Amino acid sequence: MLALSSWTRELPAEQLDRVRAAIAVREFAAGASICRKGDPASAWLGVIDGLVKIHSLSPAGKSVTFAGIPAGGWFAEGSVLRGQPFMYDIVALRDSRIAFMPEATFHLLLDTSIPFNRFLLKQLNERLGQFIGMVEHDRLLEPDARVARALAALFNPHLYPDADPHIQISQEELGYLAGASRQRVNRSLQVLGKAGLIKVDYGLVTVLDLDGLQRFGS
Amino acid sequence: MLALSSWTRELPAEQLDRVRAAIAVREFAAGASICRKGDPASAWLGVIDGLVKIHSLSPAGKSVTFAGIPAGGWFAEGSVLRGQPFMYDIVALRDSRIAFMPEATFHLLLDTSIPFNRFLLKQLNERLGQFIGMVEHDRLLEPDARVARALAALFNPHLYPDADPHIQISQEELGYLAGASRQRVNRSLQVLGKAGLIKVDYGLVTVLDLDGLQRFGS
DNA sequence: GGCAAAATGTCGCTTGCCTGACACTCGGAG
DNA sequence: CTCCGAGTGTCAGGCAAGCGACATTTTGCC
Repeated sequence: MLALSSWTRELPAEQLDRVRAAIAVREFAAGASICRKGDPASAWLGVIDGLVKIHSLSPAGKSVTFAGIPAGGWFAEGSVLRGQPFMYDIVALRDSRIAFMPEATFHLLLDTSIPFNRFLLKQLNERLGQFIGMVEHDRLLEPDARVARALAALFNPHLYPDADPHIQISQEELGYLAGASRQRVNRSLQVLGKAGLIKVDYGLVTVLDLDGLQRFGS
Repeated sequence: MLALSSWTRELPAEQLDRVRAAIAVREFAAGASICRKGDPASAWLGVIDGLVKIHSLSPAGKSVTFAGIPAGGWFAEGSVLRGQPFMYDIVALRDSRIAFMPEATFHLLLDTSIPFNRFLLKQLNERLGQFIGMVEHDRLLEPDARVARALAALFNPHLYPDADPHIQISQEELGYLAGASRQRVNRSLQVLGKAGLIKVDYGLVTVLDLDGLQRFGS
């Protein structure tokens, strides 16, 4: 099992075994819904394989995507921590394998493992930084730069330690992430491609210069 | 001293005394800068009195305000936690008294007090929720509704347990909070006022229906 | 190999916000 | 009491993003 995430590093082997036994793995086809807004938050979720989005649909039919979680990412700790139902929908963007750590196991780790607490604090803090950044970029930056940051956020090394520089995602989904229309994203990707920061193929973006993406548009 | 914030409730009296002794209080005039982007994060900050904003200025000269912190609010735990310099500017919007808890005391509490850890996790989680909400509202809602949420956020009972329904803030500052121009905010305030949710006076907004503000514009 | 569905590239048009401008009002300092 | 600066109300113009529309390309499946 690929759950070699950083929070497992410092767990004693015996405890790790028990945690490993408690985790369930389920597969989801592209487009399938993993959790819906309002479902009880009964597990902490990890992406073993694939790509998942956290999103919300407005009454008016508009879509926002708050985060795309690639392989190696864990999420939904916020809802599990406060013991409230999910506030957003989770959808598989591609065929994906998801690890479910039951609420009970999560709280056991929270109560007994200092390293796990540190990991959670760091993860929450990192995600908070990412969202503060999103607000800042939404308000201050041009669409081209917003698309660049949205792409870069998918490769945050703290939250998603996986190293694959490719991401299979449509321009429409990038639009939901960056807060721009599909057509506008299209133009932006061309700009970023010509700048040598990424390479654009059909349904696939390859990041060539992550640091340059982060800083694009100052 | 008014530091009767919820995290002091469960501290043993002896520890509370030591913490109280370590905290310094400084006064700032309206418009004064409390911390600047890049300053070392050497203290955790609490607003005893007044109103403070966390904001950022783009190279192009545009301003965003991420949060307005009224009396009773504590902030900057993110930067202290990760031991990095402040990422944003902190400015007093009115004459304000600020409590400075030194980094060392903060980390001591973090290492020894379980209630303090719980408080921090809850606070980080709450703030994360607030920022996710900001992204969602920025992307999905009309300016009128964004102004309503920005106002409501100033009265979040978890983050700011103070009960005063008045807030002395200019329409321009509300614009920085809501992500709209001063002129647009003006119109929105009239709409919200006519809807009976708030009362608008010179340099002062009074919240009449906090729940209605939260839900305005669905 | 061929077909259908999904994804991409590119048009205009329209809409609504931001900018800049100006008169007016309020409140505090001297 | 008076004056000055900050805050407020309101207008007209420009601009840039979103939307609908449509042709084209790619992929995967039969």
